[in-house]
Order: sequence, then C-alpha cells, then structure tokens
Amino acid sequence: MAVSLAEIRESHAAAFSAACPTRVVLDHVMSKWGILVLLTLGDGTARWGELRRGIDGISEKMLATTLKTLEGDGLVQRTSYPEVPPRVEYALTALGHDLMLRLGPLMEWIAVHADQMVGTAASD
Amino acid sequence: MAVSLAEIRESHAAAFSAACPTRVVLDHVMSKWGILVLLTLGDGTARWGELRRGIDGISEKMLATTLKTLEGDGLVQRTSYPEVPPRVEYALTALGHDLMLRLGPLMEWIAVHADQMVGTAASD
DNA sequence: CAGAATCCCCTATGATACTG
DNA sequence: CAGTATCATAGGGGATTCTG
Repeated sequence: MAVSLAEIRESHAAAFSAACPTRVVLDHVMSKWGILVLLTLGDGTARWGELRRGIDGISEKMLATTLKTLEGDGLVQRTSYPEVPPRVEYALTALGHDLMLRLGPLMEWIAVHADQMVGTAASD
Repeated sequence: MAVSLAEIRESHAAAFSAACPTRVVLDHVMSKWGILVLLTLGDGTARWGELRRGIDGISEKMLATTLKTLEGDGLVQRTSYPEVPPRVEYALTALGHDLMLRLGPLMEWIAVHADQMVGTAASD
C-alpha cells in the first residue's frame, strides 16, 4: 500500500484540537444536509424549489439554514434576480466545486459499501 | 476537467432518497466525532484512554456512543483483554481502513482551506 | 416563488457519579 | 482502566404560517 494512515493522521493533527477551524468546516460540510445540498448543486445551478424537491426530506428551515451556512463558508453562491416572480439561483463557488471533487470518491465508496454495514439495516 | 460533477451526482442519486442506507452511513461517519475517532484509530490500535485524551473535547459518553456506532457499522473492531487492569483496544477493520483512505484527501483539503472560509473565523 | 418568523419536539451532546 | 447510568440542556430539525 502506498498511503500510510499514520501519515494521514499526522497531517491532520490540528483537527484534534477543539479550536481548529477544521472542526467547524467539518461540521458544516459533514452535516446531515450539507453534503446533500452540495451534491445537488454540483449540477451547476439550482433554484430554491429545485433544491427543496431534489433533496428528499429536507424542510424549508433546514434548507435555508444549510444554504446560509454554506454561503457563509464561501462554498455556495447565491444570486437573486430582481424579477417579478422572484427567482434565486444557487451555485457552487470555485471553492465549493473543488470540495465536491474530494467528496465524490467518498460518496461513491459509501454508496457502494453502505449496505455492507451492519448497523444500517437489520439482517434479521 | 476530467471529472464531471453531473456524473458524480448521478452516481449518488440514491443518496437523495431519505430511506437510502447511504444517508445513515453518512450520518455516522460524518458525525461530529465519527471522523475524529476514525482518524485517531488510523494509527493502528488505540485504547479507550488514548482516544479520550487524543480527541480534544470529547466526553466519555460521546466516545462510547461513537465507538459503538462505528463498531456496529463494522468500521471499528473492539478487543478486550481479560486482564486485571482492564485493557481494551480499538482498531479499524479492513472496511474502516478502506474508508479512511477516502477520507484522507478530504481531510487534507479541508485542513488547507479551512481558514479560507469566512464563516469559520470572524474577521472582525 | 423565495424565504423569514414561530412554535415545539426530540435527540445529540455534556457533566457527573457510579461500577466491574 | 474502561465503561455505564443518570440528569440536564442546547440546538438540530420539523410543521406551519406569514410576507415581499
């Protein structure tokens, strides 16, 4: 194997201190809806309604909160058009896009192995 | 660019349905402490006390809960030695190790970009 | 259509004390 | 040392209603 876990861990040692901003970002990105929103936005742009309908089970409140958080982190960009039927579009920023690239393989792995994990679905 | 976000999203479409086990695993792995514990275990084996001291800010309860969850998911293996001074060692399973390999690059990216994100540290 | 504001519930998270 | 049990709390998260 080429990648040493010890190396990985060492390089992220900072994350183990409670004050590290990594902790915060981790909490935002890894939050229940964070990833789903980011993933949905991966397409390019999405409108509020699209996001709400696209992410099964998300409430308006959580969508709003999550979007604000991600926007505050500079991962998502919000653009509102001053039209009569209000239209707002959300899109990934360059930073967000970059992050998604790292998230992709992980999501893939999880999707593949999710049903292997015992804790998720009772085998009995 | 070689990787299309649309492709990424498409391949994880299942994650958007609330019932998908991916959601559960996501919640476990991406939970506040999940990653930290997995990361700490990356070294090989760690004892209860080591984990508790190694992860800044985690409470006993949360450590216990997180460990059980991850153990239930088959990501972590618990081994207790029937000695007089109780000794228990936790280690990543093959599955957990595999997961960590995917988590590494992500953690790295986050660690590097964390301070770029506005929402994490007040500039004022 | 987009979202802000409210009310409410439940679970995640914590601090502490207790036990094998 | 390695947990478990208990109690308490904050905030995540949901449903509903209201406004621009």
